[in-house]
Amino acid sequence: MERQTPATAAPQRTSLRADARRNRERVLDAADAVFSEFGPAASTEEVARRAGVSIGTVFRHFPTKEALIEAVVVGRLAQLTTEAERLADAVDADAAFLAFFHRWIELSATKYEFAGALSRSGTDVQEIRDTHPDVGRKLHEAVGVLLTRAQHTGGIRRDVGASEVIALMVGASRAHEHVGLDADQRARLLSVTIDGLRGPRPS
Amino acid sequence: MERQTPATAAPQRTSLRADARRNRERVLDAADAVFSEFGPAASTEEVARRAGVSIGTVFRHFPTKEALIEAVVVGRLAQLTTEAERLADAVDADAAFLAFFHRWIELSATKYEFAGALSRSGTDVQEIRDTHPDVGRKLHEAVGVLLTRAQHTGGIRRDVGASEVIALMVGASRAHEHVGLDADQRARLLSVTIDGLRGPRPS
DNA sequence: CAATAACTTGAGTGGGAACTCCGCTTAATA
DNA sequence: TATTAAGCGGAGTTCCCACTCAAGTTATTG
Repeated sequence: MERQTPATAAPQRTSLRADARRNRERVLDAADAVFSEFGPAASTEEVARRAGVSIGTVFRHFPTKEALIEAVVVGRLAQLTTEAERLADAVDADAAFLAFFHRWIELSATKYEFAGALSRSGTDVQEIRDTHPDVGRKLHEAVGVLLTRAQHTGGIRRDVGASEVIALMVGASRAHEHVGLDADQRARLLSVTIDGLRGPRPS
Repeated sequence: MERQTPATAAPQRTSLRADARRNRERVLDAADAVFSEFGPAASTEEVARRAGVSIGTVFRHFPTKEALIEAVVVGRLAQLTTEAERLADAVDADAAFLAFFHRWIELSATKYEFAGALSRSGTDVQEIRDTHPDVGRKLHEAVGVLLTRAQHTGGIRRDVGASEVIALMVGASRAHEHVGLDADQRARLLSVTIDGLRGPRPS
């Protein structure tokens, strides 16, 4: 349905010129780095500078700043989805689930907290749901697979679903980023959440 | 050392005129509401409008927007501290700890997520530590008391400190605010974290 | 190599928001 | 009530930043 509009549109330009593709990638990388460092309030100029292109080029590839932020977020979600899918058929389901949890924290920490911050200040997470319905759904599904398998082996409590697990991961990364914690404390935070996911201790 | 600078400064104006005090309060309330609703990117004009004063008045009381945000944050932290102190000598230490946890989520949810968002976009949490060292310390202490008592009665695991608990609460509120969760799911999130705080289930 | 469409550049535009300033108003005090 | 300094209003100033556009450059294709 979105594939093409044959009657009106030109023969579906899907391939960019070589330099354009390269630049697009550079901009995306730079945006990721800049927004991670300074938050989504960082200026588009700064992104352009870091990418080594002019501001005009940034806007050629991403028509608005919002679109740029969105692209970065979508990229991250896709990356997490890939990780989850890669772990889907691991032998040890419990270990796979844990590994994914850790990976999430890693990818989020210091690099991606701005995904939360972008609810305000411009883009809204909701919009991504609208414009890229697949991305969220696929992540949800991939996490669902990991979760179900881990629940099946008895490692993880059965009363939580993928939505809750994702929310917990978001929360755990937020906690993890909390200022003034040392490595030991961070490790303890993680184990609290994970112990919780294993279920309550019998009284 | 920060108390005053007697030689140079005027005789320490601590009492405002009645109307001024009233306006200051109104601005603070309005700022709390506005920033909670739209995030810290909301304009100072909007705060003034909501408070029913002119923009000049806002800046008279808070010399920069940053100072205004900071004041709101400090107010919230103080409120949480008060709650914690109020619960400090409850009969049931375990229940008191839980109550505080819930209260934190309540106060944070939908009203205070911007406290996280303000790491970027202007103010930094770290600055509050510098300008209001007491606020953070007192909260930390008050939580410490609740925690220690709850650990003593055996309700809460002993390997976590106040810092970790605060980080977990921050994370839990973040998770709680995650879009698209219903009441049941939110409740389950909470119980995961709390079960985790009670300790791992014996294998 | 020529032709051309795609791409890049960067100075410029417009708008929005933080902050200022000064004339007017009002609470406090005697 | 008169005096006065504290406080208030709000138009104006300044700066920043998202976004545009026309002129120049470059990949592509035959």
